[in-house]
Amino acid sequence: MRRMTARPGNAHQARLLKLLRDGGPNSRAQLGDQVDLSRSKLAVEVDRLLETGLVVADGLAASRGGRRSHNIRLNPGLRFLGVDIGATSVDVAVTNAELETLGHINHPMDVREGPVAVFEQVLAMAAKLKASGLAEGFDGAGIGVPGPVRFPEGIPVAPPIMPGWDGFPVREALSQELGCPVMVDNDVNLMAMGEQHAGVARTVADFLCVKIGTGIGCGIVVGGEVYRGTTGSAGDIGHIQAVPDGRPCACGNRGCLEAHFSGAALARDATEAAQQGLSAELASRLETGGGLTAVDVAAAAAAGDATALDLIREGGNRTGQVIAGLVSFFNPGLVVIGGGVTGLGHTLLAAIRTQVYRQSLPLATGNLPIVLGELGPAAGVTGAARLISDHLFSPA
Amino acid sequence: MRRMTARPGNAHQARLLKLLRDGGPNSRAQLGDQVDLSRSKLAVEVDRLLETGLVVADGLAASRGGRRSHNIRLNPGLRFLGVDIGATSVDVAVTNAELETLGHINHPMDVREGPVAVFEQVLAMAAKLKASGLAEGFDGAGIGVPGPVRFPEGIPVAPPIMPGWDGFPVREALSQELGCPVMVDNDVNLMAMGEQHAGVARTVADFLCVKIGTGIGCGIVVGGEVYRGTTGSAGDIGHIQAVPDGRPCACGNRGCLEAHFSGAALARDATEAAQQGLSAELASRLETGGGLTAVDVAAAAAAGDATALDLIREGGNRTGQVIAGLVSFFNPGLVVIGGGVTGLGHTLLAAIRTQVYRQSLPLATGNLPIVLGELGPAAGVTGAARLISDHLFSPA
DNA sequence: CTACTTTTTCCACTCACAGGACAAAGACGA
DNA sequence: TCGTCTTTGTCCTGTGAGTGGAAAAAGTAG
Repeated sequence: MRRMTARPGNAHQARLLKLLRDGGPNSRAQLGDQVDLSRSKLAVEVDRLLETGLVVADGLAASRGGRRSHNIRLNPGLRFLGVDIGATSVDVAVTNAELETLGHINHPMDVREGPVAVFEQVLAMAAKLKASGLAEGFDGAGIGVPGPVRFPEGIPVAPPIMPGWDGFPVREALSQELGCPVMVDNDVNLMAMGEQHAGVARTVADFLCVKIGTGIGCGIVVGGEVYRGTTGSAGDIGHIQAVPDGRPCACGNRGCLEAHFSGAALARDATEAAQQGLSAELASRLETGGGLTAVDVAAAAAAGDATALDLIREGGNRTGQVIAGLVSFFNPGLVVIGGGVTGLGHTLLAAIRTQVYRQSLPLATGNLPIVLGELGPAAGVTGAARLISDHLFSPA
Repeated sequence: MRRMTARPGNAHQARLLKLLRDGGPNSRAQLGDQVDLSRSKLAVEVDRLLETGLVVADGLAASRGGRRSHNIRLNPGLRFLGVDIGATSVDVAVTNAELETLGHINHPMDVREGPVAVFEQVLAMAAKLKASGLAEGFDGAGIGVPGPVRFPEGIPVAPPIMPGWDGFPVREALSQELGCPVMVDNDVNLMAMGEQHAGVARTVADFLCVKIGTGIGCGIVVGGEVYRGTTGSAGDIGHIQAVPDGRPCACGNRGCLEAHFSGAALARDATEAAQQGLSAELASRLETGGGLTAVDVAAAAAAGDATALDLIREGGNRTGQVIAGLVSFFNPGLVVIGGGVTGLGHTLLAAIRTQVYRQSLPLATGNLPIVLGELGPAAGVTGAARLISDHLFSPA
């Protein structure tokens, strides 16, 4: 299939494309119910979209009591590539234009190997997905990186955990390689967009999405739109001070949240506890595996290990304290917790909830759900697909 | 003069009204340069505005080399009332449609006397301004109250420091009394709007406005618009924990920022220090005045009193710590410090700056001005006038 | 007084859009 | 099977918003 290059010609067309993306196939009449355009105008715009090839007619819709109508749907041949580069692994997925995941693969990889090596990996994974028959090419790609991004240009700026990426023209380079439009964003923002599109945040306009992985970040959604801040570093909550004069952090300060709780901190604490003989469970895992990760702690906790549970609770308290402050400040309608350590599950969630509900004022917490993300590792790639589709489905 | 009741009939007219409000009198040609409408269309819309009486023709503009044009300006007879209800005093001001303050009076009053008593006072002050010939009536009024507000209805919700106001229909009641449209908002949000309209934040889209008065609050501006949160309590940073297991706070928790630094806390600390004989300066002021306030501390600090300076520095550190967290999270383009304690001036500012620049990451602080508000007590009333003008200058 | 600018008005033309009329296609009861 | 009703899709015309050219009006500069 020839790749699509068309873009909606006006706001109406953009609106229709987004309705079809979010609501699936629809008849003209159903679309008409949603957009407040006259039937004639609607017909014109739909015809134009059909001409561009972005949408296709597709069989008959169910009858609503009278003449049956033909369905309109986004071209089922359209393909988006969603890429989520984490600190320690890469996720790549293919979606159709309705952002349904058709294929998803994960590969461990250290982001510090630098953009060239990571790109090679990403392209290999994309090729693999193509080879398995899921796509012949891509109409657009979204990519998330674990650090701040100058959003309009798609260039990482001063990313602490991926120094080799500073200033690397990610958008431009990937666009060259893939031959399609590309948008770049912070991985946390993409997770927020993913949960907004297909997860727990579907109906909420203002929410926070806290991602606890190797580091800690927070996606901020205001009025349905991701807020990125003046320099693209909004949501960088890993270096908020959680413990006065606490542990030294890589950033040079002491007591940063990330130094006390994160995938990396948790692994280190668990190893220490195991070596000090505080937990037989952790010690045996340390011996078997040669090292401990957040996954081991989760498993130990699930097995009832008191030390592991304490570590999680302690971390949840720290995180909850910081989130409580953010809740007071931002007064969100929902807080989503996600990222690698969601395996820690309800122990973590309970600790966070306790802190937030205790420390923030009732007006802010009264009707505030604090929940785990629904999409897991798919949130990032779904958000990435959503990012590029938002771009492509906007007037040029 | 008959009060204006007209509203702009479409978005173009609204746009023009706001240009005239923010930019003062303009010729048709100058307006045309700013709005991207054809000359004919512009002429039509201006004519309609002239018909409504919202704008008037007003003399000749300076020549730009050819035929001189007639100026168009907002009707100079329009009057807005700006009301800023603080914890311990009430400010009322009259502005014209360009939001220039024509008269401003202040009256000490405890907000806890309740809405009826306060309204009586506000109406008396408004009457006084009228009597002095500044206005014959009001075309709209904005009012700020020191607590969270359900914005669309203009009703305070669960305000901690003004319990008697909970659920009181401020907007409705004041609108009845004044016979004009009224909008109600949190006083901190109005301060932010004031500084945005006429103060230091004129050119910044995303900024924070921290008001330190009897309590502490923070106005949040995202993309030029005030962000109020899901329940209207966004920016309520007074009860963020600044000191683990710190002082007990009226909210039931310990270590809230407000318990450690605010007008009230500062007065209490100063009194304590004076009684313990730590500062002769403060002790003598305590004896003379019968009590100490933030103003006394400011004066003592200005006189070089070490204890007063320490108190201010200590408070600034606490506040700076909290602000540092907010800066990491929100990545604003500017932080404005305002409110009653701005009298503490540069000692306070320096302490805050030190903390923020030390604790937040360079990417967020790199180009981040932290400045005192420019408008002082006028910020609130200017913001209030701005609030109602934004409302009235939008299509009905 | 002339040449040139800028501002303003006037007017004809285009285009988006609404909404009515009508045809097409199916549902459903008799 | 037939006729009626409902829904859907197409065609067409009227309306109003808006553009841009032409010319008049009112200046400036020399």
